[in-house]
Amino acid sequence: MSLISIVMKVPRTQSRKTGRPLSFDREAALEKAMLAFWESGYETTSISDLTAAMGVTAPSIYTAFGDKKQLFLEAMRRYVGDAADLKKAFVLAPTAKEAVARMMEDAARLYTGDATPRGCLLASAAATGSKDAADVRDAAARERRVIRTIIIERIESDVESGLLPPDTKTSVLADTALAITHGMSILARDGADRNALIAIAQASLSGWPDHS
Amino acid sequence: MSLISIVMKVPRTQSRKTGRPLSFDREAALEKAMLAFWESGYETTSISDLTAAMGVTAPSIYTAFGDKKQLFLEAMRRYVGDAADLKKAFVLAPTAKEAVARMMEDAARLYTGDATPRGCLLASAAATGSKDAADVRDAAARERRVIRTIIIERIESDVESGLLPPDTKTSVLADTALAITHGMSILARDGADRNALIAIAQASLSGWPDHS
DNA sequence: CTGATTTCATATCGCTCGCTACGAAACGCT
DNA sequence: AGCGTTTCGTAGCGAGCGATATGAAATCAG
Repeated sequence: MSLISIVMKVPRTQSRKTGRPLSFDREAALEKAMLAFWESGYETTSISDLTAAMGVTAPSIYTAFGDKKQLFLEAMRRYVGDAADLKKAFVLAPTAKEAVARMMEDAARLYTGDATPRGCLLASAAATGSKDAADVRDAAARERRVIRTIIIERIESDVESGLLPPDTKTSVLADTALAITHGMSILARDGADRNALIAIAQASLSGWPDHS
Repeated sequence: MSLISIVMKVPRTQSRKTGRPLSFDREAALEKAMLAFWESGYETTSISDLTAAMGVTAPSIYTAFGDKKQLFLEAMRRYVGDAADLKKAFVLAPTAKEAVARMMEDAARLYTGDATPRGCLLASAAATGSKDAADVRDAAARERRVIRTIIIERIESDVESGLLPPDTKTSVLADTALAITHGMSILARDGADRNALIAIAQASLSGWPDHS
């Protein structure tokens, strides 16, 4: 047993050799937790809410995931997925504009899915909160920043390759795309339908220098 | 004494004739409460946080404002101001586009003020939460909808007067402006500076049909 | 089998939450 | 002054919070 697992309480990620096995599907329970946080936010989703949603008792949550904060962070990571995948999609797209368009349309669909809460977990679940949860908000902000960096880098790439004019304001373009995407989350929560969000996404792209 | 004030507990808005007077400035305390909610959100700002911020004991808050929910609603109304004022600004502006530009730039300044929390109270303080607070979220959504209606009506007015082409997608234009404005709130919380937000606002307007 | 290990379900823990009972104090009115 | 009314500060209510102590049960190693 490693030192860190003696000093700190670290939830077990990979199955160990001995001991009674988990009686529930850890991945399925995490999925349910993610949906609960997505619906109601980090601080405003109680352990009681989570036990009900996950179908797992409180002590089982704590043995499997550590504490509420670690559970949320893991749920958030599950929500955003692998950053490398997003990076890859942006690199493989023919142009930065098309990559952003695709991202926004995916967001529009995600925010209005029938089987999931409306809006964006990353934008709403830790948008605000008490001082005790400042580190969780920072973690969410960090994830948003990763996305921003991926967008900016693809735009810069297009500028360097001549697909976009040299005087392109890369950060303005990226931040506008981010603002639209985050704004769509609130509009989705307010009842905007999928087509309305897609129309917004397309309209917001008309300000891009076009090279088609 | 009216019937409603016997049945329900209604906070006194105007000073009554008899009894011990309030020992604190109600407006100043409301302002402090607004800032606290703006900073930390509705459910995630505790009564204890509010007493500290307002400099008023809990019983005094309850006698002056009713309960936490009514205090928040009053703080939110103070934040958004009179809808008639916004309506007036939109009507008096030379064009819908200029009205929206002005609104966005005001938002950019408001979201990055030194004396106030970052971002937008209306967009973040009740963006998510538990089921118990659903009515508060609905109230915030209602305020956002009022703003949306004002924007749409001014755009429609410009279409009717010929300032905008007859095939203008009024709701798309309005929703895009709203998405940008709400998105700026999150970007402001993530540290975007005022000039960045203004640049986003201006960039988002390039998609408008121009009539200058 | 025995022993070591880990999760199980039950029953809480200490704490903070939103909120209020209570009696004293501060006003206007007569 | 005396009365009615309202707010004051103190103290604490019941409820729910996040998290855990406890011992039984379930696995594996030998």
